[in-house]
Amino acid sequence: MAEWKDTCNLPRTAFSMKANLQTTEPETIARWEAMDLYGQLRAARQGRPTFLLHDGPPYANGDIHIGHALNKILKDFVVKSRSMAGFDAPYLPGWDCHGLPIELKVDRELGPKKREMSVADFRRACRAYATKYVDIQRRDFKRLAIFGEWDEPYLTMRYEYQAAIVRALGTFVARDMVYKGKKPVHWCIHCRTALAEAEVEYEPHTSPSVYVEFPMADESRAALAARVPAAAAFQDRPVSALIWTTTPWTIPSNLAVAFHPDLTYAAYDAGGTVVIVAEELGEAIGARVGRPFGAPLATFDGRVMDRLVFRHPLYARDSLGVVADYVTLEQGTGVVHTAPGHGADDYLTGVRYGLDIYGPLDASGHFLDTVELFAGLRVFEANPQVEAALASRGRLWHREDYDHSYPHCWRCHNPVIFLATAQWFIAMDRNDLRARALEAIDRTRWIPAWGRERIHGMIANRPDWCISRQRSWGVPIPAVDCTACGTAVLTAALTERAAQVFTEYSADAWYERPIEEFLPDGLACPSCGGTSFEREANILDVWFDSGSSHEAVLPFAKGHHWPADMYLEGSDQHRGWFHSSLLVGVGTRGEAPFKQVLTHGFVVDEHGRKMSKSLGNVVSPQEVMKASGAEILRLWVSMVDYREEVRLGKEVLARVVDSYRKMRNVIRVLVANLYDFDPATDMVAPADMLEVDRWAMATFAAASARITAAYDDYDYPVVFQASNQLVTVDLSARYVDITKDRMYTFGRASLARRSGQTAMYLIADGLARLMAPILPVTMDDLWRNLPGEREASVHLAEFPAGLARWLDPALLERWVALGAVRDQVNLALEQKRQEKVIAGSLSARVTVAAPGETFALLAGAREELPALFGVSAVEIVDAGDGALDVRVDKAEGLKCGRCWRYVPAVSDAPGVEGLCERCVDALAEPVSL
RNA sequence: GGGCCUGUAGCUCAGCUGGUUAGAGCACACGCUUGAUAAGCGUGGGGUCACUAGUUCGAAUCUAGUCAGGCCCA
Repeated sequence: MAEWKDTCNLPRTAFSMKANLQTTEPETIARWEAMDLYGQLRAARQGRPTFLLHDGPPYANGDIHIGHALNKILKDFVVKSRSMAGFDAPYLPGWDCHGLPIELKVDRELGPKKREMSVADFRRACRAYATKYVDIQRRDFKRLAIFGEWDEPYLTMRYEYQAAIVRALGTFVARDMVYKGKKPVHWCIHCRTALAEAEVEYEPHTSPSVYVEFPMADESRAALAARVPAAAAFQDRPVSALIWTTTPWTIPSNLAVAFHPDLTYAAYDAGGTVVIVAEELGEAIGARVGRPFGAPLATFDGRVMDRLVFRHPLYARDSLGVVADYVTLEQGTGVVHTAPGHGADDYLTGVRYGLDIYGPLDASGHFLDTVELFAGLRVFEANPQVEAALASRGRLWHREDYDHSYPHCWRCHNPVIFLATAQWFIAMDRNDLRARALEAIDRTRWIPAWGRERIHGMIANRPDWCISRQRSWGVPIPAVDCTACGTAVLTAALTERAAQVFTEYSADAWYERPIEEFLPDGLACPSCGGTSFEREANILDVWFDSGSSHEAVLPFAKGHHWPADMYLEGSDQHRGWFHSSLLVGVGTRGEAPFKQVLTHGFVVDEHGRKMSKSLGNVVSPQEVMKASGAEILRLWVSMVDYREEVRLGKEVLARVVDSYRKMRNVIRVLVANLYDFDPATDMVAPADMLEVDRWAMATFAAASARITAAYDDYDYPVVFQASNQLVTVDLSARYVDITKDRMYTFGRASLARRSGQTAMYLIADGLARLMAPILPVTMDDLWRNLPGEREASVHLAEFPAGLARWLDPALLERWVALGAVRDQVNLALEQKRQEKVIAGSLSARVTVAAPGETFALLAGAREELPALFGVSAVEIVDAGDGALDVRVDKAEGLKCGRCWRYVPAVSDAPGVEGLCERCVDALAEPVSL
């Protein structure tokens, strides 16, 4: 028996069943590098229409995490699929290199040494640190089989890039969109720097909660009585407003108390003093402070308090009654302590009432010497002292601990404060920046579409952009201060000079080259005419750095152009990079630097919760690559709906691995059946092919069209589902199963076998192309194992062409009907198997009684029915109007020793004893190899 | 607290503009195969479409609310 096996055309291939991705991936990637595949691809696509995905630069700090992997893999899908579709799609990766996190890391690494270093030396240490992480991250990105210009990425710390940043700033300056102002900003007293919104994180915090009495000035009591007749009754008694705050240290900076104009307030008798709070809260507050308020003596709208005067509870100065509509009843007393130098709302109120933006603190949060009682104390440590001072004056009515969410510094995780400081701003409403940005948003394609709403709301409501930071590692704002009068000067001539110096020496020059090199000829102070200046020490917000990438990269990089066709980042970048890039683009060129913006969600764990170290549910890309391979990660990215959060966990990965194996095995069978097939000579013309093979081609052509359309829509889950369906159902369970007998036992060079090989060849070749963007290593491996002349790598090839001629809806429809009969047969076979009448399908013969139309269909495919059902014999009966009925019997006759079918008779001729007629013929066929 | 978004079988996804017993693949169970074999084939079980209340002759599909989750703000 065993010898008959040797006469069969059993599949053979070097394309292994086991992928061993952990070793084959690095090998393949090394081979690509050796052959300069990326360079070859650029050359091959020269002159084609371009598709430019502009990379958003990851921050050059730390190892890559799963979010980076998701992002870069999606970008790679876009780049590779556009390239496969025939576009010239270069990819220039970049890194964001400046900024606080690196500065803090380097600071920590240097320790006390830092004190002896110059700023320029410190910056060089930061540069070295960033360089190190660029290398580390680049290594991992390359390991993910991502194509790109890895040897010359763009870095925001490159000299030319730094120059481009100040030039972009110069454009804003030239258009008078930059101003210096005083504003409270989030300030970290530990890092001694202003923080962008993005640099602030909200964390639980326990603050003191205090109720503080602000006595009303004597003359205002009469004024109140004049406005509210009922108040006349107590105008000779002490009257106070009771405020509530969780930051007692801001009391020394209090300049006002705010009331909501439309809320009802009430005056209560609180043991001698008349106290004013929101009426709705009166009873609860009375209980809380331990002084039952009783019935209101008078009630009135908050607006009557406008411009009445209170006295500061600690100092001999006034605190103005003001109205503001952000006052709520959710917490406190309905009367809001207002310190314009220490709060965003407070600031706006202060501006409206012409109050001083008062924040008497130094950079590390110590009260200045001018502050009575608390000079030199640090804000949070001052809290108890403030409470004590209030208590000793009888102004502290109640205090307790209060747990709430409070802003913390994203790096050092210390609580931050609001502090009024001098900062540089880009004005949102000068030169129509905001309006033009909103228009540019409408001209951009947002994927998914809701991205438009999201960024629109942000741009419409955002305050002026604070672009200055008081740190060292970044691009200096080349502003100078007049030494005579202190006026800050920033002109386009200054930025241009800086750009020239930065190009030659890097931006470190600001800290070590003579100031004269930066001063344009004839610079004079616009305020006093002075000609002596000193440098400011502000650097630019890093969002301005990365937001300028289109200015620094697109006009200069090979094959690039402005604007880019696509930006692709996580949905957090609506407030980050998309946002800053849009503002810079509109500022410099009046247009968005992108035509399309695609966003993806975040990676969460299998339960849908965010990944965090504390929850212990973090999955690292390095782990997955080590355990399974980058192809697994890539396949995972393709199957999930990236538009929302994507889940990743053990089971998800296990399922991905299963899918990968299945796909690999099916592909392997196809190649393995082609070991003796040369497309140049053995290809069968469509008209000569068996119907099953044409059906396979029609099915594949339809799938291919669906898949390429999905790539065009960046709809990778459809690519996955369609290819998975094709592979598991159409190919594995149907086509390969049905053709198995033919491929193995028919004459090697028979038309029937060559017909099947033709279909398998075209499908394998097409599948390699179609799946190459998702599984670049596996498909390249497949490619190299396919017969025929072909490009050195599948990645130099394009999506399959010419499949349209195989499309055949009528054929597909016929086979849907045949498939339905096949399902019925399978059902009947299974029943007989359970009854132990038959074992394998070949031990069965089937009689199908089919109604007229179906009978005709079956009769037309009579010859193929045994293969289609996988049984030894099929008899069909016209059932007329009757229903479809399938009868299964044990096959009669003898089992052919070669093809295992049961046949009426086997040969007894010498050399072919025990074989069926078909096998005898197959063996007689001359074989030439 | 606000803005944007999400919630269909254990997992990943389909279910178009509301209309037959909600589908696919994988996983699971059982059987077959041992010439895709650390493979392959078949059959089967499994979903109150997050919940509640509406609109409608009819809702997974529309509206409102609740709950859970994500991103961004406060």
